[in-house]
Amino acid sequence: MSPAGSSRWCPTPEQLMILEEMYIGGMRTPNASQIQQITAHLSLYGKIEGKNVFYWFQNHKARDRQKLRRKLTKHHHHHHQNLQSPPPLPSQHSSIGFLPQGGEVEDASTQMVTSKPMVMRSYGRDWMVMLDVVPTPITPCCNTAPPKTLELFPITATGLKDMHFPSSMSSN
Amino acid sequence: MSPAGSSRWCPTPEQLMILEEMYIGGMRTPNASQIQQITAHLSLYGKIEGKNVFYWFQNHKARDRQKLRRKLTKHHHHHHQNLQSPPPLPSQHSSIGFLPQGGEVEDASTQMVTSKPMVMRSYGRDWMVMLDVVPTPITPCCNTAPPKTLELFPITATGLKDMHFPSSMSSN
DNA sequence: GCAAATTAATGATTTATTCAAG
DNA sequence: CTTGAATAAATCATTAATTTGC
Repeated sequence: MSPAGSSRWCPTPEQLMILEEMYIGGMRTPNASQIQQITAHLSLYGKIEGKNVFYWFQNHKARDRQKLRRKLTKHHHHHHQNLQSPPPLPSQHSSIGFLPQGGEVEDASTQMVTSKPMVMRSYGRDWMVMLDVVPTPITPCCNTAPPKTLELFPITATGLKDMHFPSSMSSN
Repeated sequence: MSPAGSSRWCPTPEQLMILEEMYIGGMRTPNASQIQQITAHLSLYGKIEGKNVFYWFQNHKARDRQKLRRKLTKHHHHHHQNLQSPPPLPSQHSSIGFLPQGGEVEDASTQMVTSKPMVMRSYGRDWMVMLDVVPTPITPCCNTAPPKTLELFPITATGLKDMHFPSSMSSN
């Protein structure tokens, strides 16, 4: 109604163009100083505030991801390299457990190929050969199971918290 | 390439989705038995091995940590200009190099010249509240982490206060 | 052709996670 | 275990497109 002030920012074509160029150029989450400058720049083309810039990047990034995700979700019947069948939830095998969780492996895939971690190499070859009686230390948090089709393994809530991992296990 | 055998695992969208959901759900470092089951499950959607699952979680976690750490480091020491551009950093920024030096955009620099740190508070209320100017931006001491000097924005560097975004943090 | 009504885009807020530090 | 900092996801709200009836 009041012609003087609109309730929300309405980007001009120039502003939009510049923002999109920046986004394409790689800008995703500008920090305060960056936002300041962008705002200063764009203000030459029309009224704008820092928050508008901030929101624009947030929304743009989020909606890009959203769009991509949707496509992937809908991609239910396309490439399958081997076979595709409804997930019948494999029963837990248990009794086998051990992984080289020592510290962090930053780019394991790369490193292992080149050469390096002793554990890695064994992993790439024969996997899970170690036996153990670890009672499945599952997800440390989040008792609420994801609503999606995630029923991989029975989360033995029993003693989940009390569980102390073997030294090799605890990465943190 | 030889269709018969790929040199490395190429996750299908379904596999990726499931993995991401698990990660979001709290799974960080699955142990051997968990990996076994995950692998069994995912193999319904395409060729996959246990090591792929292992590496995926390792990489994902590491990547997350790295990303976060960069921000935290910046925040702790003193805010560098942290440009968040994807690996393929655009060498040439075409027209939008920022810094309103592109001819008609020059006066914009006025704001940044002041080097005022800004604080954003209350999402829609007071945005970018400029605080006092800190003429001594660069940390005088203990700069353990060498700045990446990725400064796209020449300006700055001056201690720009980062924004706080209010997140409802009442009682967790 | 044009306006009211309906739908799609997108700006602005709120809420929930995440990792790290104390 | 709690708190801090910073998002990203989810959601609300308003503007623009478009559809539809006249």
